[in-house]
Amino acid sequence: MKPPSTTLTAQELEIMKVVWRLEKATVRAVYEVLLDRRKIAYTTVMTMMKILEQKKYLSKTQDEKAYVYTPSVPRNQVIRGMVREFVDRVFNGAAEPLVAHLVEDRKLSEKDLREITRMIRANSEGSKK
Amino acid sequence: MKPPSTTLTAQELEIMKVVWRLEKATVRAVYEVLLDRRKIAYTTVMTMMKILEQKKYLSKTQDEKAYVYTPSVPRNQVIRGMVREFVDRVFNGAAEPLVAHLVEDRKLSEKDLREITRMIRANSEGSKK
DNA sequence: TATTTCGTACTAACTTATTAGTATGAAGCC
DNA sequence: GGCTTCATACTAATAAGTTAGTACGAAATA
Repeated sequence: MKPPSTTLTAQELEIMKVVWRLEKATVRAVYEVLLDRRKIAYTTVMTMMKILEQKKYLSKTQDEKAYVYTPSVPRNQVIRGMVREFVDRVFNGAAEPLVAHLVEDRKLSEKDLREITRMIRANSEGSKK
Repeated sequence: MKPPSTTLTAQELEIMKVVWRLEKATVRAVYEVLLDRRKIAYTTVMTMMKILEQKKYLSKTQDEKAYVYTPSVPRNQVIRGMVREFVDRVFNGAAEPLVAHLVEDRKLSEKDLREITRMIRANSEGSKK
């Protein structure tokens, strides 16, 4: 009854972040990074990475000893999907109210504004053919 | 093992949106709005609203016939919490990369930029005591 | 060589979320 | 008064997500 989420769950994202950063990683490598933050079992990480492989977010190749996992979807693309889903779900697709909240919450400063301005200019610049 | 989410789930949010809009609503009223969009049982809506009441997002008062539910947390506050959680989870708390994605995805235009500029100005204005 | 280490596959337990059926009682209608 | 409508409470079933244990084989090591 519950629809399968099209985007990454919190835990899946946590693992993907590690693999994106390392570019390629064994279960053990990811496990050790996560262990620094919280108590978690090796097999838990393994299960999660297997799921991520099934979901096509990771692909694995057999190395000497263990599988080496690499991201099969680039970070930007996945994050963009998550942002889209969030904007749709919470703000019915409108980005501006989201930014309004960021401003109110003082997560965006004048300095950020200058950066954003630059980005928008560059972006609309690049679009005129 | 799975931590209870501190923010609203997709379905809970959908219901809260309706109640915020109506300001106060019976199960039936919400049910009818939702039914316009998708197939759903009356009792499903009832269950969800009861859960939202337990989670303190709604409070109910007995009317003549049925319970009347009202939001116990203002819309802005709830949405702000969701934005915070999202920014923390996906961008480790940094808002600027989120905006960068919105720009790249062309969800923000020059027109939005002017609005945002105005907002930030007004916001930083209000903060200098 | 015996044992410890490491890796995988398989299985399992448990939680939350989601959806809805059934029982029951009150109110309104014919 | 009997039947339909509507509301609630209780219960349940299913799916997805999360976490981790066990079995077992291979490799390293003492």
